[in-house]
Amino acid sequence: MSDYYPQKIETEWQRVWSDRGFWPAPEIPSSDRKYYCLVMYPYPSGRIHMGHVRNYTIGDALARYRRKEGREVLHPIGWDAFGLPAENAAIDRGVHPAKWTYDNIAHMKRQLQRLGISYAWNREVACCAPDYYRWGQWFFIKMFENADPLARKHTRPLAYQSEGLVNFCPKCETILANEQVEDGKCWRCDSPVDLRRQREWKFRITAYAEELLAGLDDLGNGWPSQVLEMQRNWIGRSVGAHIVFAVAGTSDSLTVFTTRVDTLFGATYMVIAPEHPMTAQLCDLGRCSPEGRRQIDTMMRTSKKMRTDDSTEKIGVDTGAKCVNPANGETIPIFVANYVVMDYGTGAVMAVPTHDQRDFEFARKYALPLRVVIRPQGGMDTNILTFEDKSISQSTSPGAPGASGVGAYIDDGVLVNSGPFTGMPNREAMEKMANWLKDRGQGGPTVTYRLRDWGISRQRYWGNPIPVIYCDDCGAVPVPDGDLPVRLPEDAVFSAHGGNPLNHAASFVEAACPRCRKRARRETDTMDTFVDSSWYFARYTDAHNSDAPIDRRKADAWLPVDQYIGGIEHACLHLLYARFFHKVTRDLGLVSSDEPFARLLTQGMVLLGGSKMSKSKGNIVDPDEMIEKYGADTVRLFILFAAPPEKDLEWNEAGVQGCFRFLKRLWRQIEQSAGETQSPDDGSSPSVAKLTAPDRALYVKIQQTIQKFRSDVSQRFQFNTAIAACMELLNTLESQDTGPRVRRYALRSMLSLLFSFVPHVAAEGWKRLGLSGDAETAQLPDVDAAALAVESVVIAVQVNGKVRDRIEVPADANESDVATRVLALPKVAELISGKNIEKQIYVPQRLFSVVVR
RNA sequence: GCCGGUGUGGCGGAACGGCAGACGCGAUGGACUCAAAAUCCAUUGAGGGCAACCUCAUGGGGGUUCAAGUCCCUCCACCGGCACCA
Repeated sequence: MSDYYPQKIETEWQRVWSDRGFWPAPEIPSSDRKYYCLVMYPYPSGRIHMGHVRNYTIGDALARYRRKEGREVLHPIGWDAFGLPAENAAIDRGVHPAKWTYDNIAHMKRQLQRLGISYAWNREVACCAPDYYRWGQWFFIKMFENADPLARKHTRPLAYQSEGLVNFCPKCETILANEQVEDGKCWRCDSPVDLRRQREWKFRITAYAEELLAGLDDLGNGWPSQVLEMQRNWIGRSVGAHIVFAVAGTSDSLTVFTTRVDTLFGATYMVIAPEHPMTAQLCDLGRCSPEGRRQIDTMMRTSKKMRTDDSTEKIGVDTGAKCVNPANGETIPIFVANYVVMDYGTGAVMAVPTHDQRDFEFARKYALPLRVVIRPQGGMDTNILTFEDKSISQSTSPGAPGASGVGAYIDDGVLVNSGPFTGMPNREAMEKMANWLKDRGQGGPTVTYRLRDWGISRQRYWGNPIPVIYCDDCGAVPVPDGDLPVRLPEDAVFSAHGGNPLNHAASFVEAACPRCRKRARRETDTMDTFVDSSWYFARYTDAHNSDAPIDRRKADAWLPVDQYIGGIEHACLHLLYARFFHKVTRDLGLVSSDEPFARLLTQGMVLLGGSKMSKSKGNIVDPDEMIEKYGADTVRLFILFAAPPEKDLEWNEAGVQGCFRFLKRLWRQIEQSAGETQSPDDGSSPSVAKLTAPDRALYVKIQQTIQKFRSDVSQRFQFNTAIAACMELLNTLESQDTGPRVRRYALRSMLSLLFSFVPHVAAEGWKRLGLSGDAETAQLPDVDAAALAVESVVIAVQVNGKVRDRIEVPADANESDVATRVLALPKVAELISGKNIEKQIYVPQRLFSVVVR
């Protein structure tokens, strides 16, 4: 008998798997058996961390388990290989980003293999490889040209260039998309983000806003509600109306968006964002004071986060210009205010102080007029009475007597002071008034979204070049398909604060116009790396295709992904972009499915000392060290056992040792069983009838374990409770004196079940027991339901809802037999004597409850 | 402010409305050892009783039910998302 020495058996089995060629998946799987198990591909930073280990262990447990269930599994991996750290390494250490990246990939690949993760390595992709990024460029061009299948659906191209205010991270020296700014800071480096006016390329994700939102309903079964809700919030649909206000004395107009068009007759002033394109013009028109202009300037220079903070005071500046309320022809003042933001709606708001709290407070501060236009149904409100006194010409002053504590009336009611709509319930008026405006050419019903188009331009080298050439005569011209990929120049020079190295790479920048052949200039922006990760999962289905990004037949055979596993931090980033991109891929005719990921599991973080492991906090546990010390199987087992996958997991080395102990004890049982069995039986199920009592008890325990394990893993991904069931079985195995035949059967069952969690020790144990075939391909054990049904069980006996006794009955006992025995129990008899039995409840295999009075 | 989630022993965590605390960690006592580690055995929610047992316990309060950690109402705390969103 030898001790459990994981390092040795793990190395041996990893060699076996390597010799077998790892885990290739069929090109075209059968539609009813295919299972696409996907984990979020890592950024090759150099080493894997515990977050990766957790993600990939969960994915592997599932992939291996599904294979054992007889599914054809695609379980691929690749590398999110473009990005800034590679470029920083080039600046700091003079290593070329490509070399740095590929070295890191090589190392991390070894680490993953050391963990025993069963990937289809033959489909590995790295998005910095030209044969991958070429297709990203291809997508871009299709979107830019609005190529045929797309044009049937879209009037405007999905990729376009625009100039406007962009988020700029000064540390990363590049533009960021809205989704990549969190709380005013860069999502990667945490630096505060500036607003700049700049030209950038965008993807028109807003064209899919409605579909992206509606699609969430269909994902309801397979996605965590939290992620669905986050995406809903992010898309931020709101139904309302556009209203056009003419600027008095000019032919210009201001358009507002409102969800309360029913309050239009109560609009007594207009407020626009300082960044509004008409701000300067209106200030000139209204002869705005120099002081006012200075204030507006200050607003614009204050960060959005500061400006829109709850505690920040609302400041307004009267431009002096006026506009006309299209509903009643009234002339009202136009203010610029810090609380109006340009990136929602139209950047202009009609203010109705009587029915909007913010407008109310603002109106009080600047002594602006109020007019009630909605009154509660069937009654007068005291607040409203306060307003009734103040006509539009008669303004309130701040802190006017009787005005304190009075607020806007924001609820439903009946319209008053509203021209032809007076007397109408406000809900009804919303629709009528919007259409009325539409008929008069002054706006109409509309839907807006908080979602903005996706800015994909990055002023960095290590990314996918945007395949466009600028020609003085022809404008922005896409690179012809035959010239793809536009390759990154290898001779770029990297220096700190030198901006984008591509700008200085003459060999790259200088190009001939594809149309007129004149000297032209190549675009030097590269694409956001989230573009690369928006379709990598599709590429895995056809990783080496050199004629197209994917083959429709293969993509349709595998997609959508059956189970996606990754961190929740991508809820409104990668997971939203990928959904968008998948719909574009579909509209290009490359896939049929509407959604890329049928089911999503967001795994929790790995914590140490209550907080997320991070270099800056110095609370890192190195996976390699743990594998060195305990073996990969122990690390995997601990990660699966310590918490359910979606919850955070606190790293606890004592817990790791507990798992190590379990494997050692399992090993001891295997070695013992291997030594005591001479007969050539293969560990198959013994026949129950012939078993002695203790053997029979163990046999039943085995059945219970199989049942619990299979339902916990297959349906609920409750790896922790499945493992606990095996621990129970092992405890039973150790404590009972049972025969070799049934012990061997117990071990065989357990190894088959546990194989997907601890593949090395299970494979080796299988071999040592001399079982036929191997643990990997052996079918999962089936439950002997008959054995479970005949067994006796202990049920609880309740009197008036309290457990008073226990009784052993056959599992399939009928109610009246149980009742007879229960009522005869001395304790029960005592408690019910002299009382009426009102009710009896029998829950088979659970309890028997008597209610008396 | 709006929306979502979570709240159970010393800790990680279990419990289709049906015996709360499976399993693991830790702790305590014991065996082995010169000793320690490793391993093994026992105990381990709180309180009471010599005992068989009893009482109390799933963030607080109410309710539905024979039966509630689980369902309903309400409040509190923490975590996450969105937010002067017009």
